[in-house]
Amino acid sequence: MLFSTKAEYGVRLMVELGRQPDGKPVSLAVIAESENLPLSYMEHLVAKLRNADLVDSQRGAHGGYTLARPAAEIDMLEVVQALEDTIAPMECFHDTPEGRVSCSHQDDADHACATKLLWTRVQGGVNKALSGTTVAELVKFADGDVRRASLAAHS
Amino acid sequence: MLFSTKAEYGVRLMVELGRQPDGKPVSLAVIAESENLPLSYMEHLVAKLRNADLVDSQRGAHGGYTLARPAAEIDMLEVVQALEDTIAPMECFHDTPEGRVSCSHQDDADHACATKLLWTRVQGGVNKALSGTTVAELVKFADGDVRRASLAAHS
DNA sequence: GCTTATCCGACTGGTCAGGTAGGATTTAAA
DNA sequence: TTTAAATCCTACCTGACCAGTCGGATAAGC
Repeated sequence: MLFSTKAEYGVRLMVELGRQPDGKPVSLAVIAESENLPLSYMEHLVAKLRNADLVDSQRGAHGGYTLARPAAEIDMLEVVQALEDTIAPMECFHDTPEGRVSCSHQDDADHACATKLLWTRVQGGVNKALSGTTVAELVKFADGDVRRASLAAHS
Repeated sequence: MLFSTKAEYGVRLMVELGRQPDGKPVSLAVIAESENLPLSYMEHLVAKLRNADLVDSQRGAHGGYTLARPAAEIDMLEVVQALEDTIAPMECFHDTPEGRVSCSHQDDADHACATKLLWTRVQGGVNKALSGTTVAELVKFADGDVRRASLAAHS
């Protein structure tokens, strides 16, 4: 399994928030019921999203959560990264300050870390897919507008 | 972490076998030492590769393992799939007999499984990266021929 | 002050990754 | 024919982490 249900639940949460037309906050309880997910568990996940500045929270009665930015400006790379703590394809991969990935494996005397090329490509593919998908797009998809069209046209 | 070290170790194993010019079998002990990996653990991994018909084995003294096919005809999708039991991005994804992926999540009355589009794209990216890389290519990379060029040209 | 909600930390049960151990079996070579 | 080198096989262990629960503290609206 590439990702855990943390990503699954969290993405669904973001989409639910994105479906809210006005800026009114939505309570976790409402989302948990409509998506049929455990409320107590969602609290942990939404905390991660809040720490990553992806959602805003309003406490107290009639409180809840809202997207911190317009749905079209939040891509799934941010979301998934906030939920799963790391999405590097392999342990020896770490993000550098400049945003590039690299393999910390030493060059074994006579030849290089053979898997570096492979994991670089995989990570590239994943990042492209994640960063190329926004909350807004998933909302439209969920509402049925683009449904079959988008699926068929997935490159 | 997208993949576990099973994939990492297994891929390195395949590359080591691919580096062998003639058809002579290589013992696990040799590979384990040259890659500095635990022998007993590798035995489990190579068993999976053998079950998937990716390597052949020869028992007894001077035995060992060989690639079951030419290195250029083994792609990483097969290898990783054999090692990790499933590489679906999410639990609700399963391979159909026709090779397509689908999400077993029910359409929740008013709207579809919102994450389906996302995971489909992610899986597409991963599959493309894996199936587009062969053992032969990694061998060449490891030996330093294409090194910096291939990394820079990763699409 | 009651209700509604977010927040926070601790705890749990299960699964799996990562690795070890011991032995059985096969084969080539001495 | 013994011996050594190798694959093969099964069982076991340990720690981490996922998924989820629980109890309570805090904050805001009515």
